[in-house]
Parts: sequence; structure tokens; C-alpha cells
Amino acid sequence: MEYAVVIISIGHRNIDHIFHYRIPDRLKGSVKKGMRVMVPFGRGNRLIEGYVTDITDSADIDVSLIKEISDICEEYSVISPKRIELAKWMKEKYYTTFSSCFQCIVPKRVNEKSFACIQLNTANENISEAIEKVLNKDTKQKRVLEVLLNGDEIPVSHIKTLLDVDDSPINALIKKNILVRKYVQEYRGNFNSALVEKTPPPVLTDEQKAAVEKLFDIIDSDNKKPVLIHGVTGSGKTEVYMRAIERVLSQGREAIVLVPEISLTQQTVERFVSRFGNKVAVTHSRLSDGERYDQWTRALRKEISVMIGPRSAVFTPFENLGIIIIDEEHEATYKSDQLSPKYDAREIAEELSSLYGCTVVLGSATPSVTSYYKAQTGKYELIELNNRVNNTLPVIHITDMRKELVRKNFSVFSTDLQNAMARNLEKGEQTILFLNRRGYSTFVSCRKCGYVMSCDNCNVNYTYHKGINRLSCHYCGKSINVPEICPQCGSKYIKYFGAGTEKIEQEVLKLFPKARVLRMDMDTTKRKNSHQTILEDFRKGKADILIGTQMIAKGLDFPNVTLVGIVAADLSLNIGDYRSAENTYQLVSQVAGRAGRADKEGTVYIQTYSPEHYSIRFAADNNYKGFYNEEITFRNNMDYPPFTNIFLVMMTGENEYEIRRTLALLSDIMKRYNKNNMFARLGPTPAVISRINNVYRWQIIVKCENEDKIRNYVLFCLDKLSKQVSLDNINVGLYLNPSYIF
DNA sequence: AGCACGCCGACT
DNA sequence: GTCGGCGTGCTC
Repeated sequence: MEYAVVIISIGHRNIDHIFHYRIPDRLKGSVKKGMRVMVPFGRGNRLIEGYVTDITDSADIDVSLIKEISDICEEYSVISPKRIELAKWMKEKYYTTFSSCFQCIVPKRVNEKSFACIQLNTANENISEAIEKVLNKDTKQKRVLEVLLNGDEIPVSHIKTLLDVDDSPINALIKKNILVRKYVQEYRGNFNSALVEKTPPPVLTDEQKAAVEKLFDIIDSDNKKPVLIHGVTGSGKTEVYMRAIERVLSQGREAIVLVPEISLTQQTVERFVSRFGNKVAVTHSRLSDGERYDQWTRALRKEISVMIGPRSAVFTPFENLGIIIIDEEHEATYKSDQLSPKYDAREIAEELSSLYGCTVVLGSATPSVTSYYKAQTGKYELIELNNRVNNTLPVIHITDMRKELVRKNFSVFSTDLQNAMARNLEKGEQTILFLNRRGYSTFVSCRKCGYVMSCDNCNVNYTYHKGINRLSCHYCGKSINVPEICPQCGSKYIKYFGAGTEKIEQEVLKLFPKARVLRMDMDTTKRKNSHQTILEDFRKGKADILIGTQMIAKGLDFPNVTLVGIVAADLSLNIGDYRSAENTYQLVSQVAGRAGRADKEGTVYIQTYSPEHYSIRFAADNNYKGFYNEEITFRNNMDYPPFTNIFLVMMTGENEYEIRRTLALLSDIMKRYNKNNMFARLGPTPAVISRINNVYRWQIIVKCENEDKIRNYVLFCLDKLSKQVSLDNINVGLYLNPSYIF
């Protein structure tokens, strides 16, 4: 007897194991490994979706309990044997259920959309006589038939609009056996590659040539070490990627290109489409489920061979996978931090590399410290691109804001930056001002008693928003009217501190009343497309100055921008996360890179209260290695990643006492099983934001060099804990090496 | 997860 | 007697 081994699509730990089902006679031969099936499940025999992960001839359970598969979902397998292996690996690596891993690997099933087409009925032997009869009469049928005589398959809707006819002549022709109607699947979300002109590849620089040759060697060899391309901005990394893709395609294999969602713009995509034409498909988060499913299906059917997309595109079902390119590899978006499995696309790519023998290429101008460390220690190959293809470096100044205070300049802008802005306005060139904080004032307090306005629901200070004239909480969204007197002492002296983008906008308008200013932050981009509109307006020169947060920092290039002001470079430095310096270096480098592209020289002013900090100094010098050397020493001394693994256990719930008590218990258990003191433990401590929307947040942090050991240890201790106390009212969040400590 | 089963008290 | 409350435990 043959049984299908099925994983049920219910993401619950109790049923996260295999179930055996009989294959009914009518499905004999059609049920295959990797297929999606419907099976009766539980006492009520409700029909649940499941995945056939194997077919066996025995089952070690009472045969009378085994039920029958009720139906198959598709005629084909949606998951290959190698990808079943990937799911097993993910389940262990990300301590999650099979079901949730399958959900990543196979997109949600959506009904396929089809449309009616008509075509000559080739099965009809007497068709020519029938055709002749119609053509001899002057009817609507004749006009329809004439269009179809060459044998093409044409959508019914096209015929109707083209000839202005309705169904009746078409139906008549079908009745006469001259035409047949068939339904063709429509692929939703296709990128219209016909609109993009094909461009010939440019001539490579010597440096690019060397990089491409090294990549070819790796692609063609069996040594599948991942490659880190450290290429300064403008060094032509993308062209190197495209040559590697060409090589892989010529070998009949496929390519995946991962790009941070934010830089997945029309221009990026067009660059690939102009080289590879209709072999390219694109996914992104704005696609509907149907569009995503259809693009995924096209890959499964080998109709495309290059997929460009964000994190989730790493799961594109190419079975002859030749290369995975991860651009801007340092970006935090490659790690999913919220939904389980909390996978890292870079790690998935490496696992796919060992399953498929494909090459993994990571590229960045500011590599993550972890990746560069791997390149230094021989786990990755390193390719460096040090020269710009046709851009010059901007001139970068660091401004010590403490000296501005001494000189009695209390403005948010240093004198130098103000002067530079004035000069730029006169010249008619554009300026970008970057501040990674929105709102007007970030801190509102009473001058008499010191009371700080803060949210009732969260342990977060209110930010004052001048546009709506309200205090608003950036964590739960609550906003209140500005109190006229201090809620604590009744004093009228309420003072506003700390500047956000809204304040910067106002200061600019005060200094330069004639300047045309655009502001881009969460508050000005709430409406659909407002993001695009602002950027386009700025590109077209409809504004002189663009003020913005993080969202203006990435991947955009404006040829007429010659001045960039980083208003407070040390904001990200004071967050208190072990990655603060890394984030600051990356952010400052990226923002500075917006100045002076094309033929005009750029100038950058970095305003800071910590001008001596190495992340700012080296970013201003454009010296990644200098930064890396300082940072890696710091990580080593402090025992932070990449020298250790950090496991964050966060408990959240409405009853603070219960959370603290439970975490204390977990801490005791951890202490008890910490043989040889292999695991360092911090906490329980309140999280950085210790209450959001009246949900309290406490955490324990565990550190250990060995990833498997720390994972097993934490899961073991949590298992012990769950046997001692109920965790029903507590949410337990597990984060292995999170992108930031919350 | 979700559903049946079963063991309780309250009610026509 | 029986209706329905929720706690418990199982699902090929």
C-alpha cells in the first residue's frame, strides 16, 4: 500500500509533523511528491490544504486511522524535493513550523485568471468547405473569420472591440465547427518589457573587467564560496552583476536579483529589462496576491529566467538556479523581523547555494560588518571596486555643532551650511537636507517643574507636530491638543526642544523666504503615490531644497543636487544599539553620496556633536576599511556579533507583574542549565520602549559564540518554563541576532 | 488551529 | 431529565 506523507497547512506546533494519507484509485499515479492536496483532517474531517513531502509504502500507525486524500490542488508539484529540504532546514534554523516555511516557499494559492480565446478548429476535417460558405456571404461572421484565417489564437474581447461585434457571430462560427473557444491563463503583474529599448552593454573599465573575470571563475567552478563585492558608489557594480547573469543564462541557468524594496524603482528594473528583455520578471510588495502568484508560476514553468525583487524573491522557484545577487547587502530589510519564520534572505541564499550549487553575490558600498568580517576570514571571496566610473567624490566637511553654540549660533544650521545653502540658491542648484526624525519638536516640557509631555499608553515622549498643532505619539499614533498649562504644576511656561523635519522646513523658510521647499517624511507621504510625486517634482527642478528622513537617503540620484546637509549625524549614534556606529557610517555615507553626481562637484556638511567619533570621521573620508578596523575591534572587545550570537527573548503583555515574574522564572531556569557558564545572560530588563499601547515589554538577552547551542539552550529553557507556568496571557518573541535591539 | 467530547450547573 | 457553559485533548 502506498501512502502520501503530508504536512498540514496549519501553523501550530502540536500538528507540525507528518500525517499519512491513502491515495484513492481515481488519483493513483497523479499524486506526486511536492504537490498541494486537500485532505480531511480532525474529528470533523474538515478539508485542509497540505503538502505531499514524500510517498512511502508503510506507515507506523494503525492503518484503520488513515484517511484518503480528497483532491489535488494543481496537476503539478509546487515544491521540488530540494525545496522540501530547504523547508526542513528553515524549520530548524528559524525554530518554526513546517507550515510557515512552506508558506514562504510557495505563495498563497490564488485562483488563476483565464480569458476566452478563439481559433480555427483544426480538428474539423471539412473546415475549408465550411469556411468558403461563410466567406461567400456578406455577414459579420465573414469579418470575424477573416481575422482568424491565419490560425492565430485571439482573445474574444479583442475581436469584439476590433470589429465592433457581439457574441452571436462568434457563437455561430463555433456552432458550425469552424472555430473553437479555449481558455488561456492570463498572467497578472507582467512587466511590459516591450516598452523598454534594448541597449548594448557598455565597455568595462579594467577594474570591472577583473571583477567580472573573477566572478566567471567562481560561477564556472565547484567552489561555491559566496562573493562579497565591496564597490564604492558609482563604481559600476550593477554592470558587473549583469555580466555575471549573462554568463549564467548562457549556461541555461537562472538568476535571482534581490534589491531593497525602496530602491526597486522603475529605473532599476528597466536597466535589467533593457539587457535581458522578456526573460525578466519583477515582484514587489505592491503586487496583489494574484499578480505575485502568476509571476511565481511563470518562473516555475521556466517562462522567465531572471527574477528581480525584494527579500521574498529569494524563493523564486528556479530549479536550475545559477546565481543569487543581493544588492545593498547591508540593508536590514533582508532580514524579516516580524513574521515567523524570521528568515534572513542572505542565509536562505547560502542554503540554496549548497542545494543547487549556485553562486551567491553580495554587493554593497558599505558592507555589513558581519559580511566584511566573513570576507576577511576567508568565508567569503572578496572583490573590490575602488574607482568611480565617471563620478567624482563630493567635498565633505564635518561641522562641530558645539563650536556653533560657543559662537552663540543656536540655529539648527551651522554658519557654513547656511552660507552654502544661500550660494546654492543663487546658482540655481539643488540642496538636500537630511534629518532622521519627523515632526516639529521632539520633546515638550514644562520649564517650571520639568514635567515632560508623554503618551498615556506608551512610555514615549510626545512629538509636537506644528502642521496639525497637536502632540503625537510615534508609537501608538495617539495625538492630543497642546496643553496651554502644565498638567502637573499649572505653569504657563511650556517649552519645545529638539528639532524634526517639520522644524527644519520652517527654519529654511525663515532664512530663505523665496526658496521652494519640499518635505518628505512619513507625514507627507501618507497618500498613495505621494512618495513618487515628491521625488519626481524634485527631480524636475520644481523645488530648490528637499528635506527628508531616512526615505530620501537610499539609492536615488538627482543630477542637479550639489549640496547635502546632514543636520544631526549623531542621532543614530545615540540609540544605544551595538550596531549604532555601523548604522551611522552607512547612513552618512549614503546621504553624502547624493551630492554631486553627473558633472557637477558636490559639497556635504555633516553636522554633529561628536565630530571625533570614528563612524563619522571615516564616513567623511569615505574610508570603509578604516571604519571597519575600528568597529571590528570594538565588537571583539565588547563580545558582540560577529564574535558572538545574540538571542533576544522579549515578553509582552498587559500585566506587567506577570511578565516580570515569568521572565524572572525563565532567568532562574537559564541559570540552572547554564553548564560551564557557556551562555552570558543580561536581564530581565525593560525593553528600550518599555510600554507601547499599554502593552508592557520586558526582555532577556543571551549571548553565546555557537549559534546551534544558543538556539537549543533558549528553546530548551522556554520549554521547561512552559511546563511550569501558563504562557497564555504572555506573548513571547524570539529574535536571533535581530537587526536592532527593540 | 479548531472541533468534538465530556463534565458541570441551571432550567422548562 | 436536557440545554449549553467552557476546559481538555486529539488530529494520519
